[in-house]
Amino acid sequence: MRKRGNPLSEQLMDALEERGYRDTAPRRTVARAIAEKERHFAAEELRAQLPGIGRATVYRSLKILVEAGALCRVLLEDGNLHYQLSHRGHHHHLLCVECGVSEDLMGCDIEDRLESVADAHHFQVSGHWLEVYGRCQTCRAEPPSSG
Amino acid sequence: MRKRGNPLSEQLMDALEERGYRDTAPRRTVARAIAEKERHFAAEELRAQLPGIGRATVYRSLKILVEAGALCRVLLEDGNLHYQLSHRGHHHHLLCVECGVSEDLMGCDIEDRLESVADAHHFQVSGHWLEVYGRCQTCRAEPPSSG
DNA sequence: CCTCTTTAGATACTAGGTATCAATTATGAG
DNA sequence: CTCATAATTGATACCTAGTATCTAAAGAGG
Repeated sequence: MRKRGNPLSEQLMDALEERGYRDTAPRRTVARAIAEKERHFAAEELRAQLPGIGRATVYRSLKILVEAGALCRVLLEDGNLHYQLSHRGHHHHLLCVECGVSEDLMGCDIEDRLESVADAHHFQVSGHWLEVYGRCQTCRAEPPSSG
Repeated sequence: MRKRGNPLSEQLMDALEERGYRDTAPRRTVARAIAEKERHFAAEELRAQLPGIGRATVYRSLKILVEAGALCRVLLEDGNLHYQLSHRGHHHHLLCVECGVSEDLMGCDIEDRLESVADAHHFQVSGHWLEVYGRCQTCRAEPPSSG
């Protein structure tokens, strides 16, 4: 009588099984907790929500979920690293510095620009990391949250 | 009879003094060690080289040097954060994943592209973080370092 | 030289993450 | 279903990267 999580957590488990990882109770618990997140979250935040799961297991799960492409890491403006459900494939994030919402940037032409810029430096690009910070539509409509 | 470092370490100290920070022996020691670095380096690596300096002092020095714009933080492909002498002003890095060398990308038009892409998402860009990974000219000329 | 303020360094704590290893569990063969 | 094996777990310890706190020391200026 295995508790079925929502479809999202099933997706996470599927991503792991595709990679040959076993379907275990602790991983399901982690997957379910992640699936309920509506925002990017810190590793420690997730762990605190799962007192029954070992610390190493939580971190290991995060790691293999990132490797499997089901989760992605998000670098916040303050330097903290968060995790977020991923839509697979290479993409970037538009992060709202006010409310924390994030939107994915897919299929933009930034990689092309990088290629040409790097070319001028005789570099052969193999990858990149890009995060964009700003204010989302909703927060722009509201008065700035200043004192 | 204060030991004068090389011009680079003087620059670091100047950056601090401009900001109102005092000229102290520990900071000079840190500045000299940083000035000798030819590559980006980890905080702990620097600290290990300065056993006479307190841990907190090393980290504090790094922090204020970054704030003063004399150092910049570099995100490596593996997620580790390193530090590097900065040429001041906003710029990005081309990091060679093989030899670790880094070149600065200044005045490229990437920010403009970001603006327009973000605009399509109704985001107002306030900042961004970009690191580009690849192989430098030298490493490309050599056979790939595979087994 | 005295005072005031900053700084240093010790310590402890938070956070993220990895290595190790004995005990447990999932899975596939039979 | 049962067994054997390989993967996984969770405890522990350890490492890196920082920050907070606090007392003592040091710098700057009068």
